[in-house]
Amino acid sequence: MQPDFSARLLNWYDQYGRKNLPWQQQVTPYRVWLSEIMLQQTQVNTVIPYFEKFTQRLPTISALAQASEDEVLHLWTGLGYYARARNLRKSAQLIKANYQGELPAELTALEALPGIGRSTAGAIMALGFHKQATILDGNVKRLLARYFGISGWPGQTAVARALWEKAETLTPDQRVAEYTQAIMDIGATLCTRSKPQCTNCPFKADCSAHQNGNTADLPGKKPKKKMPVKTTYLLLMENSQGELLLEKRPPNGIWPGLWSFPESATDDPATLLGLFQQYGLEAQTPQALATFRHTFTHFHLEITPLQVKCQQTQHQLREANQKIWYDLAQPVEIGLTRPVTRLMTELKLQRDKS
DNA sequence: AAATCGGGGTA
DNA sequence: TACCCAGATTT
Repeated sequence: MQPDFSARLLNWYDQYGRKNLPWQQQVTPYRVWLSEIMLQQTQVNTVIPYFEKFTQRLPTISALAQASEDEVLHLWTGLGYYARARNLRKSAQLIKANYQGELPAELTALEALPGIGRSTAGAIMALGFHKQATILDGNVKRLLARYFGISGWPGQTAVARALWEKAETLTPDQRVAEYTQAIMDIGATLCTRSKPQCTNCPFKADCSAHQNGNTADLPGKKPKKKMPVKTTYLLLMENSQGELLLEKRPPNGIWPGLWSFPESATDDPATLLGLFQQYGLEAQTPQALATFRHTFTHFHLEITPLQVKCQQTQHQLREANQKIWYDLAQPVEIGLTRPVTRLMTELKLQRDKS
């Protein structure tokens, strides 16, 4: 089909590819796995500091398996899609139990682990074990859709099937690790979503989209649907020492396992009073702060923070009760959500001013 | 404000 | 298999 595709790609990679990313140093299957999970839905530059900190704290699969969920979520705080972190820890425990603590070098065994799908399994095989295996991440999908002129949204089964077919056909059995890194790299740096640098691309002579001038239309876009807007109130309850009440969220619903401010569907005074009584707290009148919007994949959440000063002075809350007083000056290591860290930053600024 | 990104769970 | 779900960043 395209016998020199891989040769040309590797030639490009030798000259222009990235070789200094943290997970390209001291390459191990564990580091490849961790980086691939972090890189799902997240850009390289965002991932780098998280990867450094995570591997420093949990350098082995065994350490990850033994870490508490709070510690793992703490290391993930700010990255988003927290199920990735919970799956990572769960998989580490399964690897310890079933594979003597080492990732299995088998595609099907990898895919059976939570959080590892077809593409991530391929990446671990190729990059971590140097075995012939194929990846198809967002960068590769974009490049192949353009190169072969495959139209339609890659989320559609038929389109995905066509892309996988091309991806597998192209994957060489020589230098497969470098090839895998290269095809992701060229997608991320040259064959970008907007304004691709076709002039510098080794495939410009036979790229369908470049020939037809339709790079902007490939790959096809996801059909968009209007997202509902929900509203909620977050209670910023401060005790007399300025500590904040946090609750660990239940294992279902939104933000499972993460710690957040107590939530109320309403700011009705009687309802709030009932809530304060449940917590055993004597509270002053809540002060509403500016409403802001947090966007999820399927809805917007309009959050109105309610600042509540409480009389409570003692550390009476029990961890077993899934509640803690959180000291901004000496934070404990738990997983927090974006709206919560954002509000904490605002509170700190507010305090520094007064 | 809109687009993006890989995988899990369920019917 | 089809469809729904989960966050933060970049454009």
